[in-house]
Amino acid sequence: MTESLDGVFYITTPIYYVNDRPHIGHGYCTVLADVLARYHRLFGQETYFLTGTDEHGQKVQEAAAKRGMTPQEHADDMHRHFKDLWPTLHVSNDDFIRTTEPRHTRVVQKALQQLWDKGLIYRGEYEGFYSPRVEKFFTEDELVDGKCPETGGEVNRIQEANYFFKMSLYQDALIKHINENPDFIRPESRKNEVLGFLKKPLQDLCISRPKARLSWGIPLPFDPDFVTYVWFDALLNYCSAIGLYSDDQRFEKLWSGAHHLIGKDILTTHSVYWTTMLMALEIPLPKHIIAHGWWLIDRSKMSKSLGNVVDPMAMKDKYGVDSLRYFLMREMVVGLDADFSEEAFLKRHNFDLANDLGNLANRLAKFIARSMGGVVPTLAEGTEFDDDLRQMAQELPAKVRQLILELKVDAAVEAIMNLVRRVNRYVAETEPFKVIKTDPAKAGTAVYNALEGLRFALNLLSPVMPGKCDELLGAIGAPPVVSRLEDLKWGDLKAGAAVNLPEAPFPRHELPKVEEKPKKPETPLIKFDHFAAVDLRVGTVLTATAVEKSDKLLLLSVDLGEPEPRTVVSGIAKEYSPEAIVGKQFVFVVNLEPRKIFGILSEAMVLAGHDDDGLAIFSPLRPLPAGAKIS
RNA sequence: GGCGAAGUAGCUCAGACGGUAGAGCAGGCGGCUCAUAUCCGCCGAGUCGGGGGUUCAAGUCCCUCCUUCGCCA
Repeated sequence: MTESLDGVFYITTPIYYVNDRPHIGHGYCTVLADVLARYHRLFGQETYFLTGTDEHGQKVQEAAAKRGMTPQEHADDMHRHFKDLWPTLHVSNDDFIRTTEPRHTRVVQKALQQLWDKGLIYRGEYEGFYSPRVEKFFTEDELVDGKCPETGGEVNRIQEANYFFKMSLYQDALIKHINENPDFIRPESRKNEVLGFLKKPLQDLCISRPKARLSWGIPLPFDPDFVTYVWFDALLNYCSAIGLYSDDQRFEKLWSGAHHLIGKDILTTHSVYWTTMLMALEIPLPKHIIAHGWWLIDRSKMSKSLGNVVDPMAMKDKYGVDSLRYFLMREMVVGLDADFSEEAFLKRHNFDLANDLGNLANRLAKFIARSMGGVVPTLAEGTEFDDDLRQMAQELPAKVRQLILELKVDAAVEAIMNLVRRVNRYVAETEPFKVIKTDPAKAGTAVYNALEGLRFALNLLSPVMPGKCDELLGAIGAPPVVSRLEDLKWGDLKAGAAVNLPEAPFPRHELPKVEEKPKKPETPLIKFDHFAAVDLRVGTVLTATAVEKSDKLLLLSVDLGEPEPRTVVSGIAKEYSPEAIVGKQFVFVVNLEPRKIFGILSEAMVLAGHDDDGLAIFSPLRPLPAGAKIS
């Protein structure tokens, strides 16, 4: 699973369809790519990060027509939704490619021509049922009640000539490549899916659409009556953007380190279509295809008409881009699904960022301002806790690097937060706020070391939260984020540098109060375990006598299946005579705290229902063994 | 239907070269007061989905069943 830092790190996101409105899926994938890119830069590796938009196809053509625009005008307008969003999420892409740009369309045509010339594309007849909604053909038996199996929408029977790419030729080569490069597709479960897919014979891929039906696409160079199928067009962006067929040297260098980050929904297009296209074009395959999971939004709460569906992207404006990036990276295991809720988000924000990281910076800054003249103190007399802290900090960069190379971003973030917690503990151990009264030099050393620990953590966390980490480094008088991790050296913090943190960096936020709906019973709902905490048992009344000086109480001796019967004092005398209940079975709460009633210790409570006429005891409909559990 | 994955503490999940079950959160107790009611320490009697098998020894290997999820252009 580990890869080396040799060569170039070239990372791509999918190019997003211009008709989509950016959502958490786009945001997560792009931020993840950004975080990986920033880490690799920090590791000293030459890095290139590409994203962009996919702008051809039927839906774009239709949407443009609805707005009374040309498809190009529509795309020019819509692609801004993505292009303008990324800077606000602190995404550091090196390039943004649009599939309508000449630098891309030229490459697509050239690639098509090459495959045509090599006889890897042929003209064929296609007959099938076309679903315009998903721009796909289905065979008759794939239809569900004569409708599109994916959307349930109408389908049209279409018979038309089209061009096909001989994808089937590459089936064995692809299987071989996947088996020989076990981490080509990550995570492994996705690799298995692709191998499973490849167990069936691979068919050829239809790569054209007749212009008569769809004109918004790249014309086939060898037949102007057709445009290119949108996927064949779009996938080539990964190569067109970095100089395929225009700058061989640049292309070869960057392409050698290609990593495609994708959602699990487009695994097949990437690991089968794209790879076989590359094989046919005699271009090496990318190093890795990494499929991430999906964010499930308030999975459980959605149905409960709690109303407002949370828009994760709105968290950026509400609580800050750094918190959002932190949450996305910390909460999701790359490859698996994760749950998004405002509550989960705020917990991370409060516990990790406000309580641990923000509070650490704040407590040090306030103390320095009050007791140390507002400047970084001098390192002097050591304490017994120093070496341990320094060692942990110095070992962390290598650990983080290892975890990032294994794509364990969540674990890397957690490892860094462990250092933050360690520094908090160091402050508790060294107690500079106490020591300063007797030994200012020693207190200064403790604060200096704590600041160094914090500085290490901020540098290592900077790819995740570039904005805040940079800001906080400035606030504690530290140099800016190092450009290479190997330049991060313990002791580089300069004594005397001004420390100035005007306000707490991550303000806490109240967790949203889950408004209880006015249910029919007024009492609040309880968890099952609350209920289960009440131990209810069937008990058989062995004896019953009136309690002296009381007109309500009976003294019972009850068999609860235990070695000894229990004594129970019960306020049921008005409704039941002793004779009426002896030998009967009732429901008892047996783990209630024993309580003295009229001087007698009652060891259980009998259950009864109440109304205006008094009470009625509950009894099983058929006899049960004494002590039988009730639930 | 075929193939695959997962089912571990109240919650979210680690752990799988077989050798006395772990973390975070929640909860309980204690400490500190520089700090954003923050920080630090201590506290887990969990049939590791059920059943069977291999083994001196099984969350960890094998079989089977149940449940959930994914993929099948």
